Amino acid sequence: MDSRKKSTTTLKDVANAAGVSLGTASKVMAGAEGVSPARRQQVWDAARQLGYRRNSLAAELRSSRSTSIGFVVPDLTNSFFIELLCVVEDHALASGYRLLLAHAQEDPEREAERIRFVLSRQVAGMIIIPCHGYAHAIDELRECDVPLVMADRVDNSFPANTVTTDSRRAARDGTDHLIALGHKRITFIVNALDLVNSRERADGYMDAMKRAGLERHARVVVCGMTDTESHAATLGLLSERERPTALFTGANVATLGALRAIRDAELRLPDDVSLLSFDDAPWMSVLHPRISSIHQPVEAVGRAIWQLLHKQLEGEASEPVHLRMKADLRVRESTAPPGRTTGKGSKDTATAQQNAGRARKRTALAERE
Amino acid sequence: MDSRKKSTTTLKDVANAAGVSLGTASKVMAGAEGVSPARRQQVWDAARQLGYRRNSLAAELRSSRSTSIGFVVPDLTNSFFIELLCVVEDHALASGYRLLLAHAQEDPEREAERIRFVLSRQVAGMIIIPCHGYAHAIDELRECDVPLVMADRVDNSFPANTVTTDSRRAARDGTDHLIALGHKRITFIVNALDLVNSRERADGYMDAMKRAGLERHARVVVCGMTDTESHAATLGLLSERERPTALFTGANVATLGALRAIRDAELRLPDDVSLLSFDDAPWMSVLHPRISSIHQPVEAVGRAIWQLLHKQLEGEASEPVHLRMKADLRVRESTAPPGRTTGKGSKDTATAQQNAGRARKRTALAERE
DNA sequence: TTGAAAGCGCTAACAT
DNA sequence: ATGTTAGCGCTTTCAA
Repeated sequence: MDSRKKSTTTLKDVANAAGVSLGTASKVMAGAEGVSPARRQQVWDAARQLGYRRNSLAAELRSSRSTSIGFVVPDLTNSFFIELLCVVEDHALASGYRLLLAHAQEDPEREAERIRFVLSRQVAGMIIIPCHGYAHAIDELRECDVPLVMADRVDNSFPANTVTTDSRRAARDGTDHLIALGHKRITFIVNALDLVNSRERADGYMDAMKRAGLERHARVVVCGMTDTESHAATLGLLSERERPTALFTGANVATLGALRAIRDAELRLPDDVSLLSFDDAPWMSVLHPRISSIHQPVEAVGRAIWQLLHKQLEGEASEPVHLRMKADLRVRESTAPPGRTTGKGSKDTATAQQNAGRARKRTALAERE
Repeated sequence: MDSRKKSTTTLKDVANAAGVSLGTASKVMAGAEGVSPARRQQVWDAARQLGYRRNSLAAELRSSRSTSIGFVVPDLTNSFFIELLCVVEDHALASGYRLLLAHAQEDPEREAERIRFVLSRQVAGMIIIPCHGYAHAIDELRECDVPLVMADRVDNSFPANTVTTDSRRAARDGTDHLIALGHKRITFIVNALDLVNSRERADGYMDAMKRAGLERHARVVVCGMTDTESHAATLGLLSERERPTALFTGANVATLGALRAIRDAELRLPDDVSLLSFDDAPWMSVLHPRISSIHQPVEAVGRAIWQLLHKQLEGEASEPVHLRMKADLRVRESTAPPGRTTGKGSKDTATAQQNAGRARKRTALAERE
């Protein structure tokens, strides 16, 4: 027998104090019909006085109804996901739901674990932005029938509702912009090609290069999920004899690493090299030069995600819907016609090559420690 | 009576399928002692086969033990909080706890609601970074006795464990740096003075100004919590006849707004005006000029928060502890000696004034729409 | 309108 | 080592 004085006031305590039955007290707290104003007041008073706080775990267990929505996000460092999270949360709160956030940290194992966790908390629905190697994620969801919306890193082949940006088209537009400026050696730096949207971005880039007859200059460099990796990859690129005249980074995080590498190589943007970023961020338009980027329609994506999920929560089952939003190119100052100094063998190139090489060595050394 | 075919497999189903009792099955799932290997296997097999997923709500309800920690954060847009969140989460996961994130969006009402929500989910402990007007927050916590750690926007007068950065000292150091460069008209731009740490930052700034005999030049401008507000405030500052030669922004978000304003005024950093940012961010060291900033020790703060909380979770009650970490000044390129062009009445000043004035009007117009 | 009673899925103390 | 049983705090029939 438990002899500890229990510290939490339960609904039963409130009912006792108010002199009503447990059931009545429950109705009052739930704001349900069929309780006289007098009793209603008694219960409220008692609750306030005892400092009652409902145990929503118990409530949800008993009613098997949940108002939590799991939101599985791969990387909180990426401002696009943060913004999306905020947008979705606003919609969710407005409809009476709360988000249960799960951070996968770009790790598939962790993602699978997070999904299991969220599911074990009996969420009413799930929103998942899968990470690299999402097969795990899908497996976890096989035999579970909670309403689900997957976003961003998915495509129309998913057996679930999806909301995405038209990455292929946006990447094509971006590449066209660079080509129109006169660039030929345009390199696409992408985090991982087994990320559906990254793959699409790479495809869009290839589309444009091919169409412009620049196939032999086309080059896709896979750099990994972190800015450290992107930094290293870009440094490698910049220390080549015939370095690209333009870089097109396939994601937010890659852009940061590339930018660091360009600094390390002591190259000037856009004179020595142009940079276009897939994914925008607030800071990109605030320092020099402002970074040209492809801006995803966060608001629209967030709204669509919630609409799709909400419809399912309301019980409207239907065939999976696939929504695709249009991104827009924001030309700023980091993209310009290729400079004259980038010709093979020019002095500047040699210097940049040296700088980049030195920076690579420094980095390698630092990592070894 | 409920006639729907229930879709979730419960532990009871597993027990039945395995031919063991509910209690035994429970022990197996909890990994407890005292079950023969044979039965253990049977249960695991049955669980796997039926696709059993434990209902952790029920488990926590019954055992009145929770492994969730509430984390109430004021602003997910601020990369400092995001980084802190990641650090804390790593520690928490390593100790077997999960975070339940609650976003207050710099709104005290919402914060209070979020705290109530988190509490109603029966968390084992709480970490709170309060927002502007945190009195609400404190009230919510009055009669609740979950282990609590408050961080960042608190001081030693709080009746709870706290972890903070020594803001006053850091702000003093930063101001000294600007003074040493030769600046006199240094303006401090701060989000809100009823935020304890912001107040401390302002105090540190005043300390340094006074000590240098620059009291008459000292000026603290309160701008509000958003970058939009900071943008407007800075624009105002820059359109003055005798504008400051150096700006010291009191927080991450304020820096972004100030930077935008500096751009709008077509001022060059650091030639026309110096800028020092309290709070660092990854992007600050990647474009031109690199922003000098005060870097808070996120790792240390996060670790300390978890240590304090974990100690309480383990039942070691003690008097509130107040931990204070040291931040470091990172001098980069946005701070330099005041330029010659900033003299009263010079052509450049007049131009900047015009630009800033125009930008203000544009902004005001845009807001009216 | 109100109260009594039967659980939600699980754990833990107690028997066996 | 295993099964039985009494709840955790709440919601929700069902009778009164």
